[in-house]
Amino acid sequence: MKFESVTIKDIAKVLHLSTSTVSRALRDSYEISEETKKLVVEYAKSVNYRPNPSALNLKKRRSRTLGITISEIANSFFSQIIAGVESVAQEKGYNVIISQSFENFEREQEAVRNLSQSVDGMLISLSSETKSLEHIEQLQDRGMPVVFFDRITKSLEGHKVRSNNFKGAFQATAHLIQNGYTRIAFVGNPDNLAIIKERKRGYDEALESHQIPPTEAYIKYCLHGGLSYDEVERVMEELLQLENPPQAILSCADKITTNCYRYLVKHDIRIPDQMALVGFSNLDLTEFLHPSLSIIQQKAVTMGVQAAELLIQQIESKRPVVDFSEIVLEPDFFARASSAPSDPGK
Amino acid sequence: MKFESVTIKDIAKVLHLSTSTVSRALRDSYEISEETKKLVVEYAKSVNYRPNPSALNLKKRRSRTLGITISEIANSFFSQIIAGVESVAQEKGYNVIISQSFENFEREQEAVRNLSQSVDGMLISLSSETKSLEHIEQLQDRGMPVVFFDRITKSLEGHKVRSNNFKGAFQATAHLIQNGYTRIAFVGNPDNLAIIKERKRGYDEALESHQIPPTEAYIKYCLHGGLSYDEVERVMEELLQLENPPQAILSCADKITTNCYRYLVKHDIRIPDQMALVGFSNLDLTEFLHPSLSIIQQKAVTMGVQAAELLIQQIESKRPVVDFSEIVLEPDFFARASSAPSDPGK
DNA sequence: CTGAAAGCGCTAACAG
DNA sequence: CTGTTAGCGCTTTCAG
Repeated sequence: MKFESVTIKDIAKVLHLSTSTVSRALRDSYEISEETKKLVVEYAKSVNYRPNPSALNLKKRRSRTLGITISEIANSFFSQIIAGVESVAQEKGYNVIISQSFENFEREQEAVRNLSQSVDGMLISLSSETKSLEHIEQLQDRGMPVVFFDRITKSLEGHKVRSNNFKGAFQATAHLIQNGYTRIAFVGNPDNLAIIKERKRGYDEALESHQIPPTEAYIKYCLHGGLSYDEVERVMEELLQLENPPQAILSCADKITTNCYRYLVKHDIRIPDQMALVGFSNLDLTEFLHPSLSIIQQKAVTMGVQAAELLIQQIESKRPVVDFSEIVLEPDFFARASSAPSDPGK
Repeated sequence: MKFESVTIKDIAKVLHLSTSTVSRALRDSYEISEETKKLVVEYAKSVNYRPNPSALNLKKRRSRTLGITISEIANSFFSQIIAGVESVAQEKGYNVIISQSFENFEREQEAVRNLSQSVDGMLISLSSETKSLEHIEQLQDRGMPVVFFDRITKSLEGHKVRSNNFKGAFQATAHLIQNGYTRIAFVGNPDNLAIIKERKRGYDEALESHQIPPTEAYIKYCLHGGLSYDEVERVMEELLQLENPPQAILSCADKITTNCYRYLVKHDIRIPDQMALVGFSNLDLTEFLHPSLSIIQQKAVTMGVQAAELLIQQIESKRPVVDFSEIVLEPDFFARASSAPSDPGK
């Protein structure tokens, strides 16, 4: 089954004109008489003519398509990002192709390589298993505009949009300490991600500024980004089996937060009395959970919007962009019941 | 800035071969000697050759791209659908372009027309304001494979994947009645959507089978699909201002359910004592809300998977498909606290 | 003001 | 087994 559609040639034939005249008339060229233009434009409208995008792409060497690679769509943070990206793309006449890495390096490489031929530019949030950036560097070397968002890297140039991760983690950790928790675990994605390093730094400094010595055993990294419940379950069990288990958890990824919460409820570990929880999350309705969940919320839609705007700007720029911006969005912290002990100071 | 990439011509030049030989070698044609093949394939790999998709599309008249039009991405149901679609698309080597209607008819028309030139087939869930199907019929007439999912229509042919909406609504309503509620409101998207008609029918029949007379004032349709909180707020206020307000609400859309819940909590209307709530929802963690939310949950990921599989099958079918399937997925009903009165039978 | 022709990257007859 | 050629739909010189 093939889709039949009207071409410029068809129009030319019917109107007894050449394809070039039709082409020019349609793009309102000054060299075409008003009459001819009108004739062509009206006929084109009547047959619902739409230019073939592939032909246009081939000719113009651009596709008016943006690529975006993320870990997975089924994640409130990323779907909000996408909503933001789509909104500016739609407005500026671009399409968006999504590619998921599922936190896997090979899949990310493959996705990036695949997209590279189909898009005018790319929005990238690195996977948590990414160990090298060659695949991206190659693209950039050949002139592909790349904007990094969320999980950015210091190693490559390009526009970057990220949250103030240090602050988010610092604030949340300090909040836990103020609420009387001293044994605080840090659970996050692997720290080859700069974003996690930053959050870890926020956590570390908050402890330090309150004279709480760090505990190595409280630091846990989920290799697969907490994508599966099992992974988080394992981490939780390791933490609980410590001689001196933590009293609170700072979770550093949307999926991990959700799965921690699920684990605690499932195992009848009372939140916050037996275990307090604060996490990065962009889920809706966390305020209505029981207990309500304290969260660090990122400005996901805004992040998508800004990243897409920078990307389109770079794509449409006449001269190579050399001056890159790094936009930092402030996360919002919501202190709720999951981190407020009924008996503070215990 | 344009993206430079290696073409078949470049390879041909370097290896002193013709472009056709290179082309054939790359697609492992039987007419090419093993040596030449090896030479070409290896060189191609070394320079990271990737065929230009636009050129391929133009030639083959297909894009290996699926289009999907939905109301909006920032909706748990639809993002799960997309996750399902993406998974089979990725597996079968297709890209996916998403288009959002935001429940607006004009935007849907525009989206469909836009996509029509860029995709090999389309997955469509109608917007709640869609009043005519010409734009889709036109596509189909010109041979574009279209698979309807979720919000399907009886008026057009094509594969269809949907939930058993009648049953979902019937079950939830019957559950409310069994829990002692008799004054039950129905809040949904406009009933030009067949899916809503079905849910309404489920609601009606559940009432009827328990000898509860219907009350016109309890039936509310959100014109914009409950996309904005304000819309739902208005509906809720209308319901509460009735002389004899309902005791329970059956909400028939993800967004409406969330916004109803939010409204009730915000206005300190105790759930379920002052107002019970059951709704269609695919949100995560509804079980942990306080009170936990009774939901009718659709098999969203499966729906995406099946719809995408049918679409690809139709796209790749040699002969026009005339025999269309309609897949019906059974929703899961979870009875929770939001519909279980402490004082049943009141 | 309009047309003829070339070319974007690729495939597929058709020739050898 | 390999090369020449035409053409997918469109834009764009270059000629008239």
